[in-house]
Amino acid sequence: MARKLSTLDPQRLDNQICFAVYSAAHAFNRVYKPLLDRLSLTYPQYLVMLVLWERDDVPLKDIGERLFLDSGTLTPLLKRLEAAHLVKRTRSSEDERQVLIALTPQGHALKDKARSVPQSILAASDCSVSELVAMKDEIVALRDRLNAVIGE
Amino acid sequence: MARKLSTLDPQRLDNQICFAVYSAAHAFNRVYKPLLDRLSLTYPQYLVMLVLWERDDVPLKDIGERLFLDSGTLTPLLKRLEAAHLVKRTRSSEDERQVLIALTPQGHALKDKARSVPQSILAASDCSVSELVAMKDEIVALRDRLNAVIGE
DNA sequence: CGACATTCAATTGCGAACAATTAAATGTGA
DNA sequence: TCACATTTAATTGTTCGCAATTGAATGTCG
Repeated sequence: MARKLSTLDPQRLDNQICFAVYSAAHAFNRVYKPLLDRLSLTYPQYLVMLVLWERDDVPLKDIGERLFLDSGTLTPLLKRLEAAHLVKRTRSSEDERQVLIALTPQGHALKDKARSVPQSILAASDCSVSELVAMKDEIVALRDRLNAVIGE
Repeated sequence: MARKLSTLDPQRLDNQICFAVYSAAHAFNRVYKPLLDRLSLTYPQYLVMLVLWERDDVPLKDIGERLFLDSGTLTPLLKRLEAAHLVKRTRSSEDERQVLIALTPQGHALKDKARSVPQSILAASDCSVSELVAMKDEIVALRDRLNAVIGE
């Protein structure tokens, strides 16, 4: 029996889209690193700040749903952001189970300092905006199909 | 001064391809989890096994270049694979600095048990192979452009 | 040959990411 | 009302991922 050609072998690393996505995520992280170092943020912390810059004073749970992260990841991350004086964590008075995350003045102010980050990433991508938007939409659609499978 | 429309705001989370890639990587991870649990592998361990199933008895460094990972990540990971009797780690006799990674018989045998994994992922992707291949090639090209920027 | 730089793996420390569990607050139905 | 389930964050433990450092082996150049 002939062995499958490696260019078609589904078990071959370079034929797997998951590895493309996995390695691209790490490449993004490495490009972000020096940009975010100047803001003293890690990449996941930056994502949380992006959420909060859109809408402030939201429950931890909402941030988690937006970023697909749970409290096990977010609780310590938010404590670090609080230690850095970027957010405030307070129990909701209407529902004591919830923790509301609000930006501090420094947290708000950081948005301006972060304004150049997306352009730097765009430059590093070395790609037109329209191409990136098209790719982004395809990847998001794939992600949503994968997430749909997880919930059976 | 009018604020930019949110659909064009480069600082908006949902407009960023990096978040698409980041969240897709996690979605893949969650789909892989139950499949790899049956093999007692984590996803990064599975990637290492994919490399070794292609070519055996390779230096740790080569695995790292293939997966874009360094010894700080790979050394403990490979020790776990060795503890699971899937690989053997030996110092190269020609160059004592290198550690050669070889599959054990169990490590080789696992390839067959893992053969159904790519099909399951394909099914979860709910997408034609040709579309996936096209996306994969675009993502790999983007990743390579990003990595090119990192080395200045 | 011998000083020096380079290469490579291992180690340490920190920050994710997630499963599993715990505990408290809230909701629901008999 | 009261028993019970559900929701929510926090906690614990394991594994990645990477920066920075260490130490040993090898390469290079005077």
